[in-house]
Amino acid sequence: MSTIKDVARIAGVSIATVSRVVNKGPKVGEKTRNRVLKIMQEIGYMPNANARALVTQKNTTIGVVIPDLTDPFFASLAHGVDKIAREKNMQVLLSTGLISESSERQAINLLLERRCDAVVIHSKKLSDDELVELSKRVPGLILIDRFIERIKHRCVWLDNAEGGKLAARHLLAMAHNSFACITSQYEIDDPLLRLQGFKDGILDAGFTLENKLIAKQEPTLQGGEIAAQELLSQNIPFSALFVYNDAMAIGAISTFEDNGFRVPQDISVIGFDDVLLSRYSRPKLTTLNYPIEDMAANAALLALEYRESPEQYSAPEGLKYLPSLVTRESTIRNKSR
Amino acid sequence: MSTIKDVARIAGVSIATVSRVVNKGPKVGEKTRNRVLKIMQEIGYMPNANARALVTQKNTTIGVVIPDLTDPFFASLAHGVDKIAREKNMQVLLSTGLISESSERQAINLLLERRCDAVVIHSKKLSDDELVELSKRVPGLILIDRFIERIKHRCVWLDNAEGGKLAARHLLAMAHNSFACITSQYEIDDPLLRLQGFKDGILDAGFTLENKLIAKQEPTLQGGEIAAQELLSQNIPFSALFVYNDAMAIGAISTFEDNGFRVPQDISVIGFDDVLLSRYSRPKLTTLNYPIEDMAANAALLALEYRESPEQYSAPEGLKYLPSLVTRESTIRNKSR
DNA sequence: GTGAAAGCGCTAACAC
DNA sequence: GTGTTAGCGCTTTCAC
Repeated sequence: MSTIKDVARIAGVSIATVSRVVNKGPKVGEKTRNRVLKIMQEIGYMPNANARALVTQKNTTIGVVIPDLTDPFFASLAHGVDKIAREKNMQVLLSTGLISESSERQAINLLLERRCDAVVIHSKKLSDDELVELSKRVPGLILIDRFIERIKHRCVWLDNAEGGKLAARHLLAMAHNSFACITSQYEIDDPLLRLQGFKDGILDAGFTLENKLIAKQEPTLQGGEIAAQELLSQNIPFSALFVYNDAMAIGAISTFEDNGFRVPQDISVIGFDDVLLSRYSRPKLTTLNYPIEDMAANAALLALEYRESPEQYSAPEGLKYLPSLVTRESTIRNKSR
Repeated sequence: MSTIKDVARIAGVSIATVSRVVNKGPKVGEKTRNRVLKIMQEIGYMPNANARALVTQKNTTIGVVIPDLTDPFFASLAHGVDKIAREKNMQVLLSTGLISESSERQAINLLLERRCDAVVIHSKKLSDDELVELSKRVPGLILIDRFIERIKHRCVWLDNAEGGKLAARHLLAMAHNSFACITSQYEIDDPLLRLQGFKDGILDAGFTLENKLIAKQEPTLQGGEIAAQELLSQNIPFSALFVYNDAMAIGAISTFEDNGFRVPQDISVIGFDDVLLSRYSRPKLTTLNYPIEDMAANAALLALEYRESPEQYSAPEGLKYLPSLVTRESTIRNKSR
């Protein structure tokens, strides 16, 4: 691939001039400019972004760390960042660290080695301390879906407990009085807080959640199917089910129906996330909207700002989002007595 | 951020030695190595990937051009590439060009400026000529979901017409005899070939497709809803519907049910792509499996191979994939006489 | 308006 | 084993 030197040689000018043309810099004679432009065109010259990044110390790249792209939730996250990247004429560098401490660390390191201008990180496994340390070294680093008090200005997160509460109140308002829950088996904040919020919510009305009616599995469609089976096998009736996320909820509904239980007539089900799927599953899923795309876009914006002025925090309290209830067809007023 | 020089200075060695340590090169004394390692650790040194890419002429990056990440189909594509990237200790650089000629071109150019080792491109708008030209300049370039005879060794694609035929045969085998079709409004190969294949398929049994019963819309859930309304408003009965993709199919089913038509009892519907959604929608969607993740992974592999040995085509005929029928619940034997 | 030259952080000969 | 040095392709003073 040709370089700036080739262009300069053929055009009979110095590389400085070519550089000025490429960067639309000032003070280049009309004639020279056109000649250089023409030659660049002819030999198919493309400036080497790596070389440029090396000298300018910025490479128009936003890094994203997510576990995986198959999960629509994370695809939305990446898309939110990409949206901003496009606006700013930047690009997204993906670093997928499946969920393990070392792979998350490595995914982040790869982005840092690339000297990404900004980094949006979805990390569940790394310790608070490590993340705090990291944030000191990297100004344009934002944590998404995670809250760490010490560096809250670097955090963009959702109030999960509030989501659990909203779910509880919705079910309560529908006169439900016996509850079950399907949650993620991972002992991280999100499921823990959602569950806690839900428990708190029903407790306000004097209800509790039996431990036997809490099923934990992988937070996937398949996990939801298995969890629903576990619940059914307990042979304890319940009229309403709070599920960790939409994927699990849809998996669970699938299992219920295969076993002769109708949703919502026999069991009301409420999910979490409001992914596209939830709008087109049958029955349409009642769920809590998780504005992840928006959050990711704002995280990217924030990262970019911090990278520009590392001392000046435009969001000193961080960005906290609230989930909101989306009532569709999978929940219904409790008829049983 | 600290550089190799800092490490060298503090450790009291030359930068060459540090470089050797970083690259696990040979001939470094045990003691020196440990000292250097320790210092790198202490000052949090991370090698600058841009500088390295500049001198080695490779940057462990696979570029991907897709329209968008919100579409699960493209997310799967990106994931397929990412899978290979992870295997090879590389990373994915995303370049989203919404569907327009100039944005596609720009998305590709950005990747080339970065000197990606390999590039997997999903391009629908660029001309054959431009792509052929491009492929000459870039050895590690593979086109996915597109077939260009002149550079077929660079193509990884699906036999769309065959998919249409398979759909037709399935419906015919179910005794259907009146057909409608919902397709994408874009005049590109995929919808055209699928439709042609379908028409050919039913023609073999002596049936034809009425023009009035071909609805064209955006290839999205919303597009499917609208298209279904258009079909319904024609007031021409049909027992089976072939839809361009699963998203549209699910949108269409949604509209049908909202209008009192049951699927599959009143109308059998077959989709295309076999995205995750299709497995969990109600009714579960009969569709044609499009092994996009696999295809993308192999496209990435092929791109990497070609980049290594530009003259030697391990797939001189390109990689052609066949869709396969996945029978689920949205199609049923035709009962109406 | 244009060119010469220094240097971004690194690798890879080539010396010693 | 370790150091010196010449670039990789580019931007950016500083001269002229």
